[in-house]
Amino acid sequence: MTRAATRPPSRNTWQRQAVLRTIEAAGCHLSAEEIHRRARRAGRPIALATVYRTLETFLRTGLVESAHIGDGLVRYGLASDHHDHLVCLGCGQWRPLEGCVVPRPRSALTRGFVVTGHRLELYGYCAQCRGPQGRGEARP
Amino acid sequence: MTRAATRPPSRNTWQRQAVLRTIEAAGCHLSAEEIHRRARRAGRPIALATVYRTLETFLRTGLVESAHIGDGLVRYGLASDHHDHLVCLGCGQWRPLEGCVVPRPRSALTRGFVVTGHRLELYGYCAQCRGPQGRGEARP
DNA sequence: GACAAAATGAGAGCCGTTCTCATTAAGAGC
DNA sequence: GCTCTTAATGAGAACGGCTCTCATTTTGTC
Repeated sequence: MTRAATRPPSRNTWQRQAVLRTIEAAGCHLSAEEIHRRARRAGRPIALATVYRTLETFLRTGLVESAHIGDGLVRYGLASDHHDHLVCLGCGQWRPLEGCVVPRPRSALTRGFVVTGHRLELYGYCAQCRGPQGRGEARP
Repeated sequence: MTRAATRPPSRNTWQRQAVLRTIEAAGCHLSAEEIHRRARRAGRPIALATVYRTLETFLRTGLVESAHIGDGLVRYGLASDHHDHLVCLGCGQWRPLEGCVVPRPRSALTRGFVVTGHRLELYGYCAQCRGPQGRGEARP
C-alpha cells in the first residue's frame, strides 16, 4: 500500500520529529500551546512559530487533523478515518471515539444539501471527572 | 409564578432588539462581526462590544446558542433543542438540520464516559454551491 | 421629574495565531 | 568529507477576533 496523496514533509528535522512524537504520546488532541510546552519539556527548546508551521505542514500532508473545541482553541491530533470524538466537560480532554455512530442522513432531512463528511462531538464526563458526586447537565 | 431558568434580559434596549431581530432574520448561524454589520445596516449604528455583550447575555439566558465552524469564528443562532447542523464548504453557510440523526452510542464504545449531549456537523455543499460542475471531496 | 443602576460606546488591551526576515542546517551532487 | 542550494527555523513584530475599562447614556421605578 502506497502513501499516495499523503506525501511526507520534504525535510526531516528534529523539531518535526518532536512535534509528531508529542502528539503520538498524548493519545488525545492537544492545543498548539500544549504541544509547544510538552515538546520543550521533552527536549531542546523549539519556537512556537515552528510548532504552528509544522502543524500546518502535517495538516497539509494529512498526518494530523485539527478541530475546534468549545474554548476557542484549535486542537491537533493524529489523523484518523472518521471524526467522532468524546469531549469531557470537566477536564477538557478530547479523544477519538472508537467507531462511528453517525448514519447517513435521509435526503428528506438535508433538502438538496450534498453531505460529503461529518464531525460529531459527544459531550459528557470522563471516568475521572465524574467522581463521586455524579454530575449530569447537558451543553450545546 | 417565577420567571424560571431562562429569564429574559432585565432591560429592553433597541440594541438588544436589533441583535435578536438580526439573528432571527438570518435563519442560519452568523458570526458576531456579521451580526454587527447587518444590525448596523438595518438601523442605527451599534458598537461591536455591545453586540458581543448582548450575545453573551442571550447565551446566558438560553435565547441563542453558539458554535465553532472550521474557520475559527464563533457563530450565533437561535437556540434549538438539538445540535445537528449542515455546514456548506462552499459558502460557509451554517444551518440547523431538521431532526436529529445521532443515536445513543453503545457504552462499549464510550468506555466509562457518561454522554450528556452532542453536536454534529454534516459537511458538504448546498444546492447553490454545488452548481453545474458537482464537487465532492470530503473534509474533517 | 428625580434617581439608581443597568447598558452602551469608544477604544485600549489581551491572546492565539500568522508573518517577516536573517540565520541555520538538511539533503543532493561531487 | 566538502560545497552548494534552499527548505526550515528562531525571534519577535504584526494581525485579528474578542474582552475589558470607564465615562456617558438610558431604562425602569418611585
